[in-house]
Amino acid sequence: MRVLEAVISSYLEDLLSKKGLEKSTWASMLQPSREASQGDLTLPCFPFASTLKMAPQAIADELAASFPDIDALLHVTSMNGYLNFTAHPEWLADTVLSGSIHVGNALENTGRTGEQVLIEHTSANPNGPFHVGRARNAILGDTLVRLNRLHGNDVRAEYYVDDMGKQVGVLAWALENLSESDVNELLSEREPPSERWTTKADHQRVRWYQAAQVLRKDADVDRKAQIERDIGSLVHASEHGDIAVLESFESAYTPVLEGMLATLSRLGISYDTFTKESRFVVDGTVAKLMQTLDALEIADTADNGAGFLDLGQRGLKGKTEFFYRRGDGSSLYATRDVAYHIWKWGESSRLVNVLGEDHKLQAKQVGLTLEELDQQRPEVLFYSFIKLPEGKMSTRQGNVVFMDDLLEEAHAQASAVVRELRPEYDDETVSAIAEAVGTAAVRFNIIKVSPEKGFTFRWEEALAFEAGSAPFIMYAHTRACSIAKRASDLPSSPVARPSVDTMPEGLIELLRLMCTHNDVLERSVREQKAHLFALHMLELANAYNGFYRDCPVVRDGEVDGFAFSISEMARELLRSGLEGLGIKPIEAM
RNA sequence: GGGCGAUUAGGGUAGUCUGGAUAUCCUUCCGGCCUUCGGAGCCGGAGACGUGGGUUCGAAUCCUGCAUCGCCCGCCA
Repeated sequence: MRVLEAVISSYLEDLLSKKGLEKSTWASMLQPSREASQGDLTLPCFPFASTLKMAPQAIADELAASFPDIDALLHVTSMNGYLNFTAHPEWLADTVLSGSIHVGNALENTGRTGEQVLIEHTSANPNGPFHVGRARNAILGDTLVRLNRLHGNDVRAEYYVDDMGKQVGVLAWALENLSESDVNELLSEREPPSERWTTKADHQRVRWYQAAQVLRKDADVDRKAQIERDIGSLVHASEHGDIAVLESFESAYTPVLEGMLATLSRLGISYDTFTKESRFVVDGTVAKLMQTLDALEIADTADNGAGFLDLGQRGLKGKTEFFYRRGDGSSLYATRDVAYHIWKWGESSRLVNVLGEDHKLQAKQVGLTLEELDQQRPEVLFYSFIKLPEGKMSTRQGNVVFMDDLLEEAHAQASAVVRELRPEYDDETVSAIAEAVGTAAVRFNIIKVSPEKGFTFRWEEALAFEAGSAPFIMYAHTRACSIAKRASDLPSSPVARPSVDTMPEGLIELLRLMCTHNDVLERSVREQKAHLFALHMLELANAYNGFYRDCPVVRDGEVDGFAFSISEMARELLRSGLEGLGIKPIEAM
């Protein structure tokens, strides 16, 4: 609770400096209490014992007894060697009412902090629809974008389009050389695609890609060799910046990318800028970069002329050779990534990338190379893959859950719940609510766990609408909205902050949580841990429910001015916080 | 084989970077609460730090052995 810390730290500094303890020695030890029942802030006194030659408990006792009586504190106590500070509920209420809690805006850059950040996320190869595993990247990245905006940073969300190289080359080759009946024949042993997505290009065109992969693996030797030559020459041309080939690639992947973006748009995910990988080949920066790399001390050349850096000299363990140029002189994906990052540093003072754990080595290589070029390395948020109960999610084995299917199912199940709970709603209303609830549940299920944790996708968890889920938070928000609507037509008493002895527990708990709201957001942004904020939002919703129970806003046709002010503040925090998580804060559900 | 990460109640998860009290929250199970603003709710109870060492006044947290799981180790992207 920073607001409280700001008030008490000067008093604490006075007291401790008299004992010869400098602030630098204890400042980081003053922390939010682990035992909420003991207080809001805690200073463990154990480390002082040896310098003061006193027992920790005695030190805590003495500090507690001599701490001045100030408005912000209800009491200062000592327990088991800890000095505990409990915020005064009246002070908490005054803090909230005075507007000290920053609500924020997750939807646009406000420039509040003056800091800028470029977040690159998703950047999936445009060769087929999103499955749930790939979508984790987009959901984590978009949430990070939103939370940075909510905090007040100027954010740019960037999609790096992989518009060259083998994957897109295979897609382009297949679209050019395979007929629809070829594709159907090649994929005849697979499950047919869902009828639902016959007009969605990502679901359609991926079949050409898959069919080509089947051919590349199972065709007869001569045919395979011919295909590899054809695709190889396309890829080679693209890597040398052949405009005609790049344009054919673009017309192959663009409808696929549009289909993928349509899926993400349903989840509220969008981008500010798209940068194509080919750009750095076409404008010559990759060629220049390779020359620069050639001149580095740690650069070396293989027998066939390929260029690599020996990153072992810079502390990389395991495989230390990092190839940046093929024997034929063309660049590699990672080379272009280095060029891309140098460009990005010209665009923003802070860079964040969201990457799957399979990119760890690659990111390390790119980072070390950037440092070798006197550039900074970007911050990287890695996430583990999502598994299915049957095992790894794999397009080849056919065990994938497409995001489009998950969202349809979420919508259907949410509709069923809404219909049962609110039989009076018409179809259109039900559908709108179900869409908001369903997509929110899917997003939240992914956001609420720590990114490095590999987790197993389970339908019943992704579609949970109860406590611990997004709809739980949404529901608290609709309650607050409902109260606001009702209160707007009624006479109100003036805002009179009650004294502590008439404050119910549910009110105090809500005030406490509101006073930590900005702290959690700040930490969540700084450490790139969206799940911390997500879990805080659950607590805030829970606290609002407690307030709702203990503290009626409307009683006997009259609005309690104070309770309504608190309710409104909570409503604002719930609304902006939901937007920060990418959840639509609907007003009724 | 090497590198990196993970392991917390029946299931899932926070806390680990920066050591500190009675280990968070959800689910599950058990018991309560609808004549007060929307019960997708609220209150109470049961149940966990993989394992062996080490460091420390103090270890879920730091070091280390082992076990299990995941990812990577291509002149692919």
